[in-house]
Amino acid sequence: MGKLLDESLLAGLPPFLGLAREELRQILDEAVSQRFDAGSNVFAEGSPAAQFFLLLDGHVRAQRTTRNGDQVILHQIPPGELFGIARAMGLDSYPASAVVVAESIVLAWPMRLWEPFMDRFPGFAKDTFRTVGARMHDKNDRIMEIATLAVEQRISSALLRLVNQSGRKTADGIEIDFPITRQDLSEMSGTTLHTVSRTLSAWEKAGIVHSERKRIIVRQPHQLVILAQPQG
DNA sequence: ACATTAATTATGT
DNA sequence: ACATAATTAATGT
Repeated sequence: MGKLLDESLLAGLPPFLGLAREELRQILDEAVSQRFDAGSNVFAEGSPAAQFFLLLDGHVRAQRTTRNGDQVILHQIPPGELFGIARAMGLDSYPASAVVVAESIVLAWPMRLWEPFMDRFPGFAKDTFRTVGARMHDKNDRIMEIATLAVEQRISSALLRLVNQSGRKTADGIEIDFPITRQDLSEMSGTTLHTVSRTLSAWEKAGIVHSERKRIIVRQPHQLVILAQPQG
């Protein structure tokens, strides 16, 4: 696809920090950039992991389908992150689908370059470990939450995670900067969209959040932190 | 304490 | 007008 990519695209991104201009050039020459519409898939669960990706702009999430057709959102992928890095976990097919939430621009590399990249670019390897480590830590937290916390606490925890990952400061609070539905939040916190709807309505009345269709603004993050505590 | 079902209303193309 | 999203109340486990 579109080939004329500038080195500055990568220069500021964690996986490529500290690389020389010439190295960035080499990396970019191997990449193809692609645009995805909201609602499309970058790749599907179970398909051969032929490429790995970097999200330049937009928003993608990793999700999996249970046998009864329910979706579970595993994690969110904000711009600047690597994804589809199945090889980093010793897999040769993708363990989850990458669903495009907001129109996105990605860079894609053939997976055969994975080992060479790890060998040749220490910063790339380091950031991969950091990314995998962060996701692992995140999953540990979530397992604890699902095992021990009540629904309101799980919903507030999920929302707080989004605030930290993808929060954008606005006049009246911190907005989640990609489209998010009640259904989405329920799939992240292991509950139903109805419970999420009721909970958000209560929080709205309390002035903690403000929400419209597919938008959530957190006005009092601190109150959410309190609600995420086991005591209440 | 929370899910499910169902009916109703709002919102975006 | 039509589909998707959100709310709300009632009922079920």
